[in-house]
Amino acid sequence: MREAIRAGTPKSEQTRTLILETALGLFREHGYDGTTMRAIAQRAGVSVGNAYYYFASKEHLVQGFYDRLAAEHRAAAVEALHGVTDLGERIRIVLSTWLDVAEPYHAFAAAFFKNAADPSSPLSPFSAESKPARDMVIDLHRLVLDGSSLRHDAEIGRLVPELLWLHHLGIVLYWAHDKTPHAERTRRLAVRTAGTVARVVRLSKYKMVRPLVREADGLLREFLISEPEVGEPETGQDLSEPDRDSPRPLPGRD
Amino acid sequence: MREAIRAGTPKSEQTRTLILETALGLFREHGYDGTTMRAIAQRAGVSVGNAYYYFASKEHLVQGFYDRLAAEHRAAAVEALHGVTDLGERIRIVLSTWLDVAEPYHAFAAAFFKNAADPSSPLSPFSAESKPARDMVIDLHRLVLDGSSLRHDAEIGRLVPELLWLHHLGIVLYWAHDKTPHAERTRRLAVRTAGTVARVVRLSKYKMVRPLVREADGLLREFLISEPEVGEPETGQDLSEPDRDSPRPLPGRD
DNA sequence: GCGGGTTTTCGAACGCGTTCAACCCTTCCC
DNA sequence: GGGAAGGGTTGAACGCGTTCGAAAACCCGC
Repeated sequence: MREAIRAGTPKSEQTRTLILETALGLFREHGYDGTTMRAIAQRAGVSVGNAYYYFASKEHLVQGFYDRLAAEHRAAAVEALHGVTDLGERIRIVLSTWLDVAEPYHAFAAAFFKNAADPSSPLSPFSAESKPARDMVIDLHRLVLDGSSLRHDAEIGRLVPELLWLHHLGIVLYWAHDKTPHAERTRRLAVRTAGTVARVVRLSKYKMVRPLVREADGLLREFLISEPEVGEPETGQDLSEPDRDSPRPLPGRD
Repeated sequence: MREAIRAGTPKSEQTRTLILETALGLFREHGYDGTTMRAIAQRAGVSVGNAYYYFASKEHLVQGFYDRLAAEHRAAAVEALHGVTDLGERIRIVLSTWLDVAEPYHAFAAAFFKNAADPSSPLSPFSAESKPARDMVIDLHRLVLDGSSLRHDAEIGRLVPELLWLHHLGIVLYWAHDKTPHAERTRRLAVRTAGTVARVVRLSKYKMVRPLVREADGLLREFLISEPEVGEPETGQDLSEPDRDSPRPLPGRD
C-alpha cells in the first residue's frame, strides 16, 4: 500500500521513477558521496538538468530511499511480531527487523544521517516534511505496545509509543556510527536496551514513578510533538543562511 | 588556561590564528554556508592554499570554535554554580550558561551540528578526536553532581555525569533546531528537564530502581564510553566512501 | 655569504552540486 | 494546418570546496 502517492502526468512519473531507481542503485554501489549527479543522469539516460527538474537536490533523492525503507520495515516487523506478547521481546523484534532491512544501505547511511541531522534539511526526522513518515513509524511502535501482554492506561498508551520512537532513533544513530561487521555491536545494543526499556515501561505503573511519567508526557507534548498549528508568521528574523527552499515548481510530491 | 596547546614555530602559529579568527568572524557575519574559503583567505590576506595548509577542511575550522565555546562555558558555569547546592538548580545553571555563551553563534550552529552528526567527521562528539573536549565537558557535569547537596554512592557518581552530558547533548540538538527568538523555547525546555533529570537521579537511590541503574551503567560503559584500547586493525572491509583523512602533515594540532 | 633541506605560501585547476536560458515535443483550440 | 501554451529536457556555465606542483621564505651548519 501507499506506493506512488500521486499519479502525475503519465510520462513524467516514469522519468521520475527511473531517476530515483538509478540513484538508489548507484548509492548502494558507490556510496552517497561516491555517486555524482552526472553519473546518475548518465546511467539513467537523461541530462543533469532533468534530474534537478524532479528532485530539488541530491538530498531529496534520499527521501525516496527513506520512504521505501520505512514501508519495508513495517511489513517485516508486523510479520515477525505475530504471536509474540512479551513487551521486551516485541521491542527487540522491531529493532532487529529494522537492522535487517537497513543492512544493505549501511555503507552510505552515514552520509544520509549527516543530512538528516541538519535541522534546516527536510530530511530531518523532526521536520514538518517528514511528519507523515514519522507518524507511520510511531504508529508501528504503538502496535508494539498494544500487542503486548502488558496492561496499561491511556497516559502510558500515549507516551510510550513516542518514547519507543525516540529509542529507535537512538539505535539508528548508533548504527550509523557502528563499524563492526554485520553491525553486531548495534544488534547487541538493541537486545540489551530492548529489555531495559521494557523494564522502564513496567516501572511506570508504580505510584512513586507516576509524577515522572506525567512530567515526561508533558515534555513530549510541549516540546516535541506540537508544531505551531497554523502558519505562525515566523517571528524570528530569519538569521543565517538564505532560504534554499521552493526553488522551482516541483511536479511530484507537493 | 589551556590556550595555544602547542607553540609550534613562532611565526606559523600566528598565521594559523589569523586564519581561524578571520573565519570565525565571517561565520558570525554570514553564516557557515555563506562564508567561502576564498573569502576567508582574502580577508586574512593569504591564499586559499595556505588556509588548507593549516586546516584540512572547512569543517576543521569549526573545531576551533568548538574548543573556545567549551572553555568559555566552563568558566561561566563554574562561576554561576558558586554557592548553589540544589541539584536541579545546578543542572539548570549549567544549561542556561551554555545557552548564553552559545547564543551569538546560533545563526550558523545548524551547519555546525550537521557536520557534527556525521560519524565519519572528526567533529562528531563521539569521535576519538573530540575525546579531550568530551572528557572536559563530562568533568564539568561531574562537578555539577559533586557540588550538590545530594549524597550518592560511587556507582551513581560515575553514571550520572555521563547521563548529564547526554542530556546536555540533547538540549544542544534541540537548540540547533530552535527558531524562537533568544532561543526561548530551548530555555524553557532546559528549565523543565533540569528538574526532571534531578528527580530521576534522586529516584535512583531507591531499591526498586537499583537494577535499572546498574543496567544503565553497564550500557554506557559497554556501548558509549569504551573505545577499543589500542589500534584494533579495523576488521571491517572499509565500505563506502574513501578515507578522506590524513591528507598532509599538519603542523598545528597533532 | 652560501648551498641544501624544510616549512610556508601561492594560485591555477579539478570535480562537484546546482542553475538557467533556451529548446523540444505534445496537446488542444481556431 | 497553424500556432499558442506549457510541461519536459537539455547542456553549458557558475561558484563552491579542495588539490597539487611549484615557487618563495626560512633555517641551519659551513
